Amino acid sequence: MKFVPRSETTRNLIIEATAELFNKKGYAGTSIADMEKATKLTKGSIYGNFENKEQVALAAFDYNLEAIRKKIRTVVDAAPSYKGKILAYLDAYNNGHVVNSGGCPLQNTAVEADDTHEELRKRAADGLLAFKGSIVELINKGIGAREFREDVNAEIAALTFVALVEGAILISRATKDRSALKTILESARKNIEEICIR
Amino acid sequence: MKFVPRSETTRNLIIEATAELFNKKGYAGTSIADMEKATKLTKGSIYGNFENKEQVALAAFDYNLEAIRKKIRTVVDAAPSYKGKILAYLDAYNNGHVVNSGGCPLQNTAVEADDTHEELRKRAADGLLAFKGSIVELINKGIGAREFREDVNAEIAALTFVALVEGAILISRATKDRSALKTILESARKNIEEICIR
DNA sequence: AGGCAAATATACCGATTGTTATATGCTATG
DNA sequence: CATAGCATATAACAATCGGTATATTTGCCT
Repeated sequence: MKFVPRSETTRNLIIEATAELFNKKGYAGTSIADMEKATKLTKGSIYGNFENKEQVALAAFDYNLEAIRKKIRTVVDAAPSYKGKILAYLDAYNNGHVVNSGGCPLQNTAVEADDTHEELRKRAADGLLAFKGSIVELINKGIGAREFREDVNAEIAALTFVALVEGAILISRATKDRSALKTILESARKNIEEICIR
Repeated sequence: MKFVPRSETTRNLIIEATAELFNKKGYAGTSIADMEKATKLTKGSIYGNFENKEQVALAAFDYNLEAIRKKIRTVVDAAPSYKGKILAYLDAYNNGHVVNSGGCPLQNTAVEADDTHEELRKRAADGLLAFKGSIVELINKGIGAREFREDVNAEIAALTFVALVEGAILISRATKDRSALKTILESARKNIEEICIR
């Protein structure tokens, strides 16, 4: 029996209303009843627009990821230098939205799904690799523009950068201590300073 | 109605048999039925030895954490210098057991519980802070022993260290790529080298 | 206004959830 | 060998799970 979604606007409403829910409580921790409350719709309507809970969770993940990317894109695009663009990532994560609305969806999804849900795991992995890839690209462009030293290993620097950002979010959210976030992101900033020329 | 556990050995059996389960599938993702399979016991027996599922999860977390600590302690104790003791942490995490048996319980528990289960969240937070504290202590002792430079900020260095380790586990588990773990832990090693004298 | 299509709500399904009450089995002591 | 005590298994519980079939409402076109 083939499924065909009904209303595109309702689909989006469901995604937007459940995105934070899935990010906070996870896939296993979120029930259809939770989704009914969040959307103020009923099962009938939800199942008229999504094949099942899994499809909502996947869409919610994509939505959460795209929301962060959009926030990052604006500050990154505004930065004039490649170094500035990389540091803009830190501002984006430091500005609190991610840490307040349930944490980084890449992290949350990766941790829950790595042993339980292959498709979600893969999406989180792809998101993390894309994160790393974008930093690699900025470093390489920065090397070309003589902002960064030529001997910099972009892959290593980018991986370290991503690990620091994700580790910072983990610690600050677990301890509910924003200062840990600030400290670690500052450490990431110094790492970038150190690959700069002059 | 007061609960009194029956058999101490069965309690331990339940903890040991479910510890990996909780670490992999999380609190919400692990059912009593799962626990029956893992322990080869029945509900009746499990509930005769634990007040409820939550108490098993808490005990399992403690068990998982202690298991890692024990592994770390042996390699740390064997290291002759303070620098060596810190680097021993990296060996412990690099040696694969953590990354194979479901990931770091501090990370898994922190991410799942930060918005859903205050007691588990607190235990994970305490564990992370203890991790950081042990590194702080080693750095400070190392400073006293003239292994590390006097101007090193132990708090910052330790936070960065923990973030790198946790970030490394996150990325390598999500991508199923052990080389990412190696790369990032090597980066953490260099950080330690750089605070060394000479 | 009438009717049609589309979307939501209601009602129900079997299965599974966590938990409890009761029954069975084992072991050691008399 | 009986029995008491303890630990396990069995069986049942209401509640909730994800999902579906059906009814009801909504909005648009004539």
